[in-house]
Amino acid sequence: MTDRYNYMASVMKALAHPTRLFIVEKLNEQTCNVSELTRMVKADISTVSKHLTILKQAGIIAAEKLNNQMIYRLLCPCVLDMYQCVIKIKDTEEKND
Amino acid sequence: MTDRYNYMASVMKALAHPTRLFIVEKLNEQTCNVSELTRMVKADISTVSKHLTILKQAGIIAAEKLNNQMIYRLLCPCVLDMYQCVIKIKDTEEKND
DNA sequence: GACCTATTTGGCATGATGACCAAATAACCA
DNA sequence: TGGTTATTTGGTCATCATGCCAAATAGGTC
Repeated sequence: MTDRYNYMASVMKALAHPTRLFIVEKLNEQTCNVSELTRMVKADISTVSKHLTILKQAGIIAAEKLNNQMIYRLLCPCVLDMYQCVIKIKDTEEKND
Repeated sequence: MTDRYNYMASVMKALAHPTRLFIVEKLNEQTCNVSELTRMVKADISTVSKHLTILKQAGIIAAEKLNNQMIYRLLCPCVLDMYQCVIKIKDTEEKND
């Protein structure tokens, strides 16, 4: 019972960061290595690497080694549906302002 | 651009707590007042009240005063779809173990 | 082996969260 | 008004999250 909510919260927490949401959306378009993502999000590469670790541990993305690079890809595109719901929440809010 | 991800992250963060996930699921079944939810989640009522404030500020739930009680209700049932996606992630993980 | 590129890990400072208790506020009733 | 119930707010403290730098690791090339 509680385990189920703990697990779900851990996945949501992994998504609850602007940089990580950006990464997920990007990986839905194409696989990327760490350097590419670092260039896009404009943060230290070690920071980006840690964000990727968090997403990987949550089971949202996966990594595969290609020579000396790590290629990351999105495992569960369904998380993008969450984005749609959040937009819906935003719309509802604005109507109530 | 960044604003969009900041906003989305703030909503996800509101959901990223086991107690708050429980509350959302409960409010999908029925409206509740604070005391009822407190009994169910077995935490201090002030803690539950703060969780409700966080969900309300995120636009996920709404409150309405009835006499000396606050009745909370779910605004966006679509967040429940997120639960389904998280379950899907869990299934995918278990297959890879 | 030395060197270069790509990535991860450790450490640390700083800020955000979350839980409880106590006190404040609000509405109702006697 | 005084008392009761329902809820929120403020304070404190421990814990967790985030960002950067520096150092370590891994693979490729010369």
